[in-house]
Amino acid sequence: MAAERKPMDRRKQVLEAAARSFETFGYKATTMDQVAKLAGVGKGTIYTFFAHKEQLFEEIMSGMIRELRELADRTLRPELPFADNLMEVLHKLLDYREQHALAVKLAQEVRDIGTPMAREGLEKVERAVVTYISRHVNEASEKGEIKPCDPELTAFVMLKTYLALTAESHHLHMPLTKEEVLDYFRTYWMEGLAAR
Amino acid sequence: MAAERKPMDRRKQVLEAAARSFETFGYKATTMDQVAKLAGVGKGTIYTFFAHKEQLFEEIMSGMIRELRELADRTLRPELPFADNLMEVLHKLLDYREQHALAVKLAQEVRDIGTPMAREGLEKVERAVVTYISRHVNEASEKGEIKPCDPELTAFVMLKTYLALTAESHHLHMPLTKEEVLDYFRTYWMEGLAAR
DNA sequence: AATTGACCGAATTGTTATTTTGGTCATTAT
DNA sequence: ATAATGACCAAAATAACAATTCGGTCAATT
Repeated sequence: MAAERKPMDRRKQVLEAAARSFETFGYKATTMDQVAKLAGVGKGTIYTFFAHKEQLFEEIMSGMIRELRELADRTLRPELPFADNLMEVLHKLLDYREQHALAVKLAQEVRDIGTPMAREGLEKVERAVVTYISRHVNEASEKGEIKPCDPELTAFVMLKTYLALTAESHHLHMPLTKEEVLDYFRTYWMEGLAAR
Repeated sequence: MAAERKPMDRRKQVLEAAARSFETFGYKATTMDQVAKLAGVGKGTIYTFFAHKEQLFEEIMSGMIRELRELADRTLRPELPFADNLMEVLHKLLDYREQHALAVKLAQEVRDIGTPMAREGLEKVERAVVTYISRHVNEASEKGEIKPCDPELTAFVMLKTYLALTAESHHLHMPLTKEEVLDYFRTYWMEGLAAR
């Protein structure tokens, strides 16, 4: 009786255990037995909520996409200039380490063993982010705040810049601080390189 | 006697056959027997000129780096603005498809089977390009043509932009034309996104 | 009705046999 | 004599097969 567990939402238990496991071991090395154990739940129970491992993973990835979008939506001030909003969202994003841990682990897994599911998951996030940014680039472009440009392509290159400054900069430097990333992003994308 | 071969430079024959083979089959799937056959030369002959497969490959990669640098050096006009030189070199580079074929094949090989030698080769080219660009970014920065910035990091992000617009743009669009790549590169890096 | 874990077959991993390939060198051609 | 060659060898890659793991099910239990 002492170790009796409250009828806590089992679905949530599973989801959180799975998130921790994917983040720690990656997609492939996460086993359903492991998730069940971590969630303190029988393996069969997982399958009352999720049809299969892939669905469990997809649920977590859409959660990540949703949280990213909500963070951005919460931060955006439509009355402010595009540039200010961009920097502010970036700023918030750089504080938001949790999501990164899973994304980083999956990226590593794709590099090391090329797990297709991990690759697809990351591609989905990438597409969602590009779509989101491109909508706002498009609006800014229509308002005349920025030049006419292909919104999708511009969003795509922006994301690549972000990744180059965060995930990939260790090819050259030690990882940049948050302030440095913000500074360079502003220089490259808002002010331009040309001397004032 | 009819099929007698001129004392044509055997080293060159081997080098060219190897280049074709690496470009067509990648590093791993290129065999020394294959290269010998393509070069119309006994296998032993290859080893009079190159200590091993790796050296043969490295020779070809340094050739690629050297040709890229010579192309750029030939094009650069120190008296012209940084921006003009950048666009002009880019222009020439986009015409220079041959080098690309090998680089593209190697990139595919790294993605598909992760051949370490292919990865190292590409990284060497990347480092060489970043070093080259960063030297010129540094000069432009000292001349006050562009803002002060970390030259290496700036060169790195420029290269990533170039790759995003050429090699990776097919994630979104059909490959961009040479003119489109030039246009977007100018917009992003020289003029800036801000409405004029 | 909700939960469980022993159970199943497919897929993965470990192991051994077979083939391929980088590199050598005695022989041949010049 | 020197330059060139290709049969040859050990090591590495691959194929074939055995052993294990893991996603998913379901009869038994709570």
